[in-house]
Amino acid sequence: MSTGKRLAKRSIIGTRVAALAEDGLYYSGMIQAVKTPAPFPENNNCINLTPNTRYTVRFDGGKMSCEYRDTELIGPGFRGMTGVRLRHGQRVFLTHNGREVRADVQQHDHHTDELRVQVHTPGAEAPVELKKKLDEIRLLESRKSARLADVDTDFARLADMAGDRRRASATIEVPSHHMQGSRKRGPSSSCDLGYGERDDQMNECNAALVLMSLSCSPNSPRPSAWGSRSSVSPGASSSSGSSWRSGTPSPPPASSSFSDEGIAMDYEDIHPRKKRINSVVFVCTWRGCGYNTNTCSAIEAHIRNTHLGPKKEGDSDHEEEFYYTEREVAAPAPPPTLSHRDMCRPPHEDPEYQRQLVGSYRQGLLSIQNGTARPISIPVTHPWSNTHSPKHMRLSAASGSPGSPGRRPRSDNKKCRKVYGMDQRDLWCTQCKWKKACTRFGD
DNA sequence: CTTGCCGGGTT
DNA sequence: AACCCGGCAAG
Repeated sequence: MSTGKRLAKRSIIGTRVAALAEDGLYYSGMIQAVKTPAPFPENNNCINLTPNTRYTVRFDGGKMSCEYRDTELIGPGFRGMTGVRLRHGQRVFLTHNGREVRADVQQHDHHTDELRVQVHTPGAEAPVELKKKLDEIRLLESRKSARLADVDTDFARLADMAGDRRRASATIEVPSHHMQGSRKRGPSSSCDLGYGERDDQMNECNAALVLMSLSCSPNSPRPSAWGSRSSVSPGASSSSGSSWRSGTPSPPPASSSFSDEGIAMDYEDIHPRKKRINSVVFVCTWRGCGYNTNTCSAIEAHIRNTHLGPKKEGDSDHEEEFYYTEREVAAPAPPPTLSHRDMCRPPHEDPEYQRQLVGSYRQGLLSIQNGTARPISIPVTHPWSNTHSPKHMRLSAASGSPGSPGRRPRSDNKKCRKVYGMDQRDLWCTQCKWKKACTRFGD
């Protein structure tokens, strides 16, 4: 199908990322939904790359999810570690003795980007303290092996902050410490994903979404709203800038492109109205109640008081969030050119470039948002930004007709090599390792 | 020069 | 298969 493209694109949904949580630590999670409030979800190489796109990240080990901007997410396709400031206690992963170990940050010297970390070496009792450079450090597990089935204290904290007492299983350290020679990684089946647990999580994730959308449905007046994009509807419980935009009419089903599976997320992007945000109104979606207000706290208070009743002790589940939606009262925006939808990729690619572009703009937005939003304030202050990169159509010409022999055109996408660098070669997708066409960032 | 990756080799 | 790598071609 898609011309000469070998492998299906992957949706960004499901991508593993790390994001800063309230406690100042990064936690790993998975992108659950993408919302692009700004006009042009994609195709807009850079200028439009809507710094407003929000990614609903569901943190591992809990039902907690928050929204972030791409610039706040760390992971493949998003920003890298550069410039990240890690706090004491941050759970990180690094390659030690040829295998991935987890560690806790003791101290991070922002100038030299050196960190003192305490490594939990499987097999060893006492944690070892190491000095590592920031770029040797990952916030995500590169693979989820049983032995790394980590989730302990840190996640407990996470859970706490979500008001969710759920605690993931205790650590199961593997006693033995076998380094299997050069083969670092399991079967390549998972390499594609890069993260083995993806499927599981996706399922879980979808299930959660279904539940969420169910609980969101009080908003009956617009039955069709959810319709078209069925499956993964917007990431429910979000937070601050939360709420999904499904309230507005959904776009014509599957407009334009639907080339392959990677596209799913693109539609997430489409959902949002093509407007430029001017101001936001929070609308109560409780059946029959049309109450609206322009502050998040007000709407929540309303919901809490009017519909939910007094909060129970220990109930900090932000339940209110399920019952309101945020609507943008927008000023008209220039019509986007939604061509090439099928070629679009997840919005991220050239952090450097984006950084400059969005930098200041973003800051403004951030502050605006912080003003109104409550739940998860994101104390991120990186001068970052990334997202789209100039993306060109690669459709035709290049190497001739589809199916023609000849080399595939070079794609401008990042490749594992670029993203992870030589020193993290074990994070590359199998194909990259073999000097084959990249399957992870491939087009 | 670097980089992506094809084609073909080896294990 | 899984893996490795020479070497071509694009940039």
